[in-house]
Amino acid sequence: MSIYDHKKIEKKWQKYWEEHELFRARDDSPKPKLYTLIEFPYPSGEGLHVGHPRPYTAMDIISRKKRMDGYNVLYPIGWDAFGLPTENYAIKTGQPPAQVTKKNIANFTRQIKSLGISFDWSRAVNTTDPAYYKWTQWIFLQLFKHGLAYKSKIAINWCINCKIGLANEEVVGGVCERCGGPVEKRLKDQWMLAITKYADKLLEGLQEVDYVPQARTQQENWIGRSEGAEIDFKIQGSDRKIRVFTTRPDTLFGATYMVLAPEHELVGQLKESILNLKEVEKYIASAKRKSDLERTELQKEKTGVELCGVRAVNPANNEEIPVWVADYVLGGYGTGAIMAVPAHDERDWEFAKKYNLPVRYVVRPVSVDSTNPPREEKQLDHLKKFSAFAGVGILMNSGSFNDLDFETAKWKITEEVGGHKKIMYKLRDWVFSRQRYWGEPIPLVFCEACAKSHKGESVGEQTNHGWIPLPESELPLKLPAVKKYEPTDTGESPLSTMSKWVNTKCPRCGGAARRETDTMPNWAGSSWYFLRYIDPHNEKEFASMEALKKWMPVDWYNGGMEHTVLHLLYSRFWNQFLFDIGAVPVREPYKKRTSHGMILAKGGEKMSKSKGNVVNPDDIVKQYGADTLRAYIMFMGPFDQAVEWDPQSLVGVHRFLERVWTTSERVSNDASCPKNIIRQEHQSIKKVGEEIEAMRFNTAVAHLMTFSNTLYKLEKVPRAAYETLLVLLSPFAPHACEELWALLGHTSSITEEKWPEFDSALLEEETFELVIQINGKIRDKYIVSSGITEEALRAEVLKRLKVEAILNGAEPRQFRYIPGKLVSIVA
RNA sequence: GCCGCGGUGGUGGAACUGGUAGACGCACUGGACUCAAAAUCCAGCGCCCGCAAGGGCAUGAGAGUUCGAGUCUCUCCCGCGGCACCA
Repeated sequence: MSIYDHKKIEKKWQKYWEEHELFRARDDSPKPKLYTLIEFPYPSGEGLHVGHPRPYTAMDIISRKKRMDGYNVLYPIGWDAFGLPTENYAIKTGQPPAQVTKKNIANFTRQIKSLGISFDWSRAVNTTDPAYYKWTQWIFLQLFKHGLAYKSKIAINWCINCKIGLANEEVVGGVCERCGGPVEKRLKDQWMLAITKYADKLLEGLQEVDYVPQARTQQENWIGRSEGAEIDFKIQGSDRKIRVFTTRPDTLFGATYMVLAPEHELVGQLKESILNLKEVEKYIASAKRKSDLERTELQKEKTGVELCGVRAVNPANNEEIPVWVADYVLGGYGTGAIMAVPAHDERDWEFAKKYNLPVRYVVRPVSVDSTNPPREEKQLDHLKKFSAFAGVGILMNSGSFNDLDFETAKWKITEEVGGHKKIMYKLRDWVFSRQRYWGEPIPLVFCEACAKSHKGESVGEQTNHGWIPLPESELPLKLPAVKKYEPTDTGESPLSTMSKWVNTKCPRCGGAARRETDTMPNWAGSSWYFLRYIDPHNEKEFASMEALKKWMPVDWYNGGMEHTVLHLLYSRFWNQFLFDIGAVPVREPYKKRTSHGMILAKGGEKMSKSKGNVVNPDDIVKQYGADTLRAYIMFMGPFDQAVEWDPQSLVGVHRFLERVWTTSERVSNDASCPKNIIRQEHQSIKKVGEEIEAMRFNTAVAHLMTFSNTLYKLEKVPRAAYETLLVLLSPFAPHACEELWALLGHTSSITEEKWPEFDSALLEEETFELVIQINGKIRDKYIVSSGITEEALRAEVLKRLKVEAILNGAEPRQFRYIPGKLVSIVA
């Protein structure tokens, strides 16, 4: 009699798997490939958190099952190790970030290995390893050479605490995503990546992949494509024009004023004609001072000021209309100017009401009946009192366009006034510079001499005069050791203080040059790590085309919803770019994307160090074992939903594994296997398999429990049925199943077993409980045989005492039989 | 405000295309074993009436479609996630 001692068996089998290289992905295998991926962790000093094992275990179960299905599975792991927490730790303690990172990776490795996840450790990558970031730099240089990286003085989001520029994506609700501190606008020279050039491709690509719907819509919203028209408005008494973008050119006749964003260049150009220039300048200055946070907080009431003396001409009806400056119009979107149609736009409506500007309705709702007066007129009259009519319909008050449908009118009016169709995106270019130490150095130098002779790289619209790329033979450009890791007070990276490193020779002309001292953002290394896993030790290329062709695309990528906008979009962009230059074989990197929910502390709060409610997986592994932890995390609740950690429920899963264990003592070779056991066995094969594939792990575990409970109650347990249970359970609780498998006399690993097949003929029940509903209420139930004909059944049912009592001799008005389920009678 | 998801026992959650609501756990109650406890095992467990047989009520609220609704339709309430002056 053996006891379930997880401490002994878990270490033993982890060692066995490693020694026998059972989870190595084989480049030369004839089996079909399957590439499963989880988001590689940031190895923080705090160590693993129970949230980490959720996606790892889920994809582990899928990977293990797929290996048993005959696939050659690549399930890799690595470290996304550049980043602020490590740098901040280095600032505090004076330890070099590289050293801290090494220690953290060792700890994470130990912790993850103790969970028995079937990663291929031989392919582990580390974004801070020069052998890795050499290729991150190489990809950046390709982007640079193709005109997709450019330096630009732009107003960036500046986090005052972190002393760092942030991408739009990193500013959440007006504050810094990392530290929650205030963000202000600052003009800075920044490297930018022209992701906007890929807006359409990134949108189109979503059509060919299988992403969880929220991920797809979030990406679509972020890219924010809208179709409309650009139309020019003349300025009275000047040859200048105001160009606007509108999605509703059909409402042009209703444009009763115009609004410029405070940043709009025209305000400066029209200085002479503005009668209230002082007032206007004061307004613009105050608008600029507002941070994003204030701008959103103050959205209750719109403000603005009229440019007195400036009038624009509505090209539809040649009417003179006033021009305003207001910060509800954004400088960064569209043309930075709008035609205001208060009758059909709620924002314009609000503004017009406040400043008493005229409102003219030019579209009416489509009629749904033919009352007199028509219903749509009543609707519109009603609406006029409270708000704009932002819906669509039929044109009115629009001259020769009256009674046209809005869609037709849009393009006819645009054409009539000399406008043109235009696609606009919300997506902005990606701010790629960080003024920080712990990131990849940007492999460019600035050469004064080359700048003067215009010998800089210049591709497409972007010119980067004087910026010279390092030759690829000089990569990696390593991070030099510095004494202090703090950003400087001027906001420059700590690298800028290292004159030895900064001052260098121009690779082009050999003259004096200075290195770029900004580093790359965190997102750089994670934008292509899935490619490096494929060929992680290649020194000549980031990955060979042969290996990429074998493994790409990633078949199944699971990650958190918090990464669906940033990481997913950036890495798709890099992969699409690499595809366009012929460096990777597929355009879309991820075929399928799923998402897991968070694990919350008891009480529904997020786990956090400051609240002291973090559960450390080490403790659970120690007390109950990795198998219990894995099965419990899967059993807690639906995989894609947030669930609360509940130590009480953990014991239920542990008991289940213990019962599976003790059942092994009663396994018998000669026990006959009753039909109902065989049926349940095959039902389990079917259900557990289907549920794993659909990520319904909680019900998969429930079915395993049901099957196990059945076997547990038998005095003699048929060997075949028990072995099936072990095989089905093994992806969830691999260590215990290996040990039990070996105890049954097997000499090879259970992970090498074939996933069993079910026989549909054996799934059928011979009898079922028929439910009899009379007038919609359940009145009787009894067991009938599955093969019964409707006629025979009807005769039987009508003779049932309870049925007779209600029918009272009368014929039923309706008799309906749902085979295998119920009979519904209407008396 | 807009978009998406959700609301089921004491509790976490099950329920395929409309067909026995509450699978599988946890907690709880009673019993067995024990000197005792823990562990384990057996039984019970939505609410109300009833000794029972049985009956009635129940999936956030209200209506509707249907022989039949947790599931479909409409209105409303609440919670979570995302976006938020994007013209």
